[in-house]
Amino acid sequence: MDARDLLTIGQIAARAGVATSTLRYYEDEGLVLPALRTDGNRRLYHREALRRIAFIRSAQRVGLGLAEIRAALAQLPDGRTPTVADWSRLSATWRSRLDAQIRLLESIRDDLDGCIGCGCLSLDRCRLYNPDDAAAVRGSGARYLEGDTSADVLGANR
Amino acid sequence: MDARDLLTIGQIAARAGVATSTLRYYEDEGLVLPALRTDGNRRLYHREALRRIAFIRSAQRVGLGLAEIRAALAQLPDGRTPTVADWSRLSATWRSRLDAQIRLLESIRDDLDGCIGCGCLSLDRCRLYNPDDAAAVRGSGARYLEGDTSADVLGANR
DNA sequence: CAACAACTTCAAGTGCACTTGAAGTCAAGC
DNA sequence: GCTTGACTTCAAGTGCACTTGAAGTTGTTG
Repeated sequence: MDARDLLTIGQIAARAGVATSTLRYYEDEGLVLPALRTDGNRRLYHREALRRIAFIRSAQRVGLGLAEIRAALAQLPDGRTPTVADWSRLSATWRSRLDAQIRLLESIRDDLDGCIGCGCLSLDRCRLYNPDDAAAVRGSGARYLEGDTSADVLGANR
Repeated sequence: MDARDLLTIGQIAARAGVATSTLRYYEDEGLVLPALRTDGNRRLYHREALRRIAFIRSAQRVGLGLAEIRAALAQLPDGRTPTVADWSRLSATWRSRLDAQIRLLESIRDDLDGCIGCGCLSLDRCRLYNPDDAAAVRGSGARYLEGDTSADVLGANR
């Protein structure tokens, strides 16, 4: 474990392109822990941390929340440095998420041509408006997920 | 303007599948205004409001924030009921947004095969990690299009 | 007319992912 | 030794999109 393999929080932040405050936050959240502290209590990270951060940022771009990401990272082996195979297995899991999301957007786009493109925005027919395949969760979770499915609110008499 | 064309906040909420509190919030935000108030100060909406709400929810699914949506809605003619053409023109503006988002996700997927798929997560090369091609998906608010809610997307229960 | 649901306003709270600020400590260069 | 900058902790603040709660009013129904 060469000291040259250890990076300060500022170095990690610069290399990973995140703020130092973000790294402290990630530590609080148990997402990225520093390898050790100096005598003077400064954080020192393994290069490995960069990979974790990369994973987190990428997963966020795919639409995952930190809780889900933490759950994913928890599957990494502890005790040993994750191998390429470990990371591959992990990222493969959100490949399907990504595919699903692309499919969703494409279906929205298709609906846009067929539905909104015509200006109808029909409440009872428009899949764009009535996504049966997804709950559009924005911000905090769990709000729409329960109860609000509001099934057949759309009167037959339109 | 038949009174039967006017709906209470509860009726609008039920038909549109949103909470009444959301409608009051949208009013505060200037997104959906009731047509008038009753003697007893209750809100009464035109059916037209349903279309506005449909537009808002759809635009949210495409990743727009309420500020952008408000700006879009501001382009609608005031004084007259928007026509099909008005709505079409409006929704066409986020068709390009949608296309861009799809392209972004596809490029992430391609990188996933070529980069994360190999476990590298290279910080300096990986486009997945260094998205130079799109405005960052920022903030807690408008996370893009969370595709579904199945908790095991990341294999958490595996 | 009493009960009750549906509505009203206004203020405050929620959840996420951070950021900012205050007050202090540590390390390097001059 | 002094300054400067990078770091430390902890608390509080931010932005978005709502939701919740309290306290009161309105409208309908038995």
